[in-house]
Amino acid sequence: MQKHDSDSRIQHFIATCRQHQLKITPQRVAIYRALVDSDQHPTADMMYRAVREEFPSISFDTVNRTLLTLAGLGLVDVVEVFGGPKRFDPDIDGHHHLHCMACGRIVDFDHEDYTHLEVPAEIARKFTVISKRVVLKGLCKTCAPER
Amino acid sequence: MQKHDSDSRIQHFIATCRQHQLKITPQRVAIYRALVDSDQHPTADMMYRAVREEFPSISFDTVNRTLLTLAGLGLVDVVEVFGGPKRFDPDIDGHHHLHCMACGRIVDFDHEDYTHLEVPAEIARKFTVISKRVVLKGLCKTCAPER
DNA sequence: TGACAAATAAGATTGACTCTTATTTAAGAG
DNA sequence: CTCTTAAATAAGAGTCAATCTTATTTGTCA
Repeated sequence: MQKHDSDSRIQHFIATCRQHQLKITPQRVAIYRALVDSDQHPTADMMYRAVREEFPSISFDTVNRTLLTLAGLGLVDVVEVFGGPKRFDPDIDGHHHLHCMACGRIVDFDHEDYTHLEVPAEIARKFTVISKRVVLKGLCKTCAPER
Repeated sequence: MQKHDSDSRIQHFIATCRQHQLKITPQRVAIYRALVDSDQHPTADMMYRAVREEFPSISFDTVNRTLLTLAGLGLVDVVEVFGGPKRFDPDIDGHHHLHCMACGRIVDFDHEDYTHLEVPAEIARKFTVISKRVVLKGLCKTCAPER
């Protein structure tokens, strides 16, 4: 159900903001647009630097607060990390992550077997599952040879 | 291969330190012991408070540095979080995590289907996988009714 | 027992938020 | 179109987690 072209995502973002009585500010639009266009999984600070290019007077606080607001609406995802700053993901579809422990890069991947993971009945009884993800820790090709 | 009683874990910890020419200091032993005995997934600060009970002069830095050192040796695990301080896990066996988005609790669980996940060949070719984990986000029973 | 590299304690510093407050602005009402 | 008002923003202070620096102490091995 996720639209993948930038424009329809913006439309969906605007509609969702209206649904929740959130004002459509130029800052919010710029932040969401920058996230959708970004390389994967930026931090709030990376987003701040990017948005400041087109919006020099924006504050870090606005960028960070907006990202958290969008996460609350389910428009963006806060992804798992092993320490360090929060990282955001414009792709809320179910997909999986590879973490390189050396360079910190997070790579998305899909895999049939992982997509169809069932939540164990025992867990489902005690816990409302919002999302499932397989997380692989390791070393990417660039980092692996260096040891 | 993981020993599950506290004493044999300490023995293994001491042997591993020796193998890596790390000194067996009373601080290190106390920190490792406290982690093994702890409720699951404490932060460095929680560990600091716990160890200070028996070791009032210890510094936060020593606790934090030691936890990172032990993680480097593979004696403890740094677990995935969605922001906030690092959290450590004395259980390095493959197991899976449930994150409650409301209270922040991380619950361990095991599940046959998840234990036997294969790494896709395509990924294995490009990435050295060190660990695999299924991460479920959601709401625990205590937090779910409150909405 | 003595020497020395490693480890620790304490305090300063950095980084990543998070809060407070004054100002500005989006959006519905008239 | 203009007015009103609640919401959002910018700026800067404050907080918490993590890291670094430096002087002192301590395991370990000769």
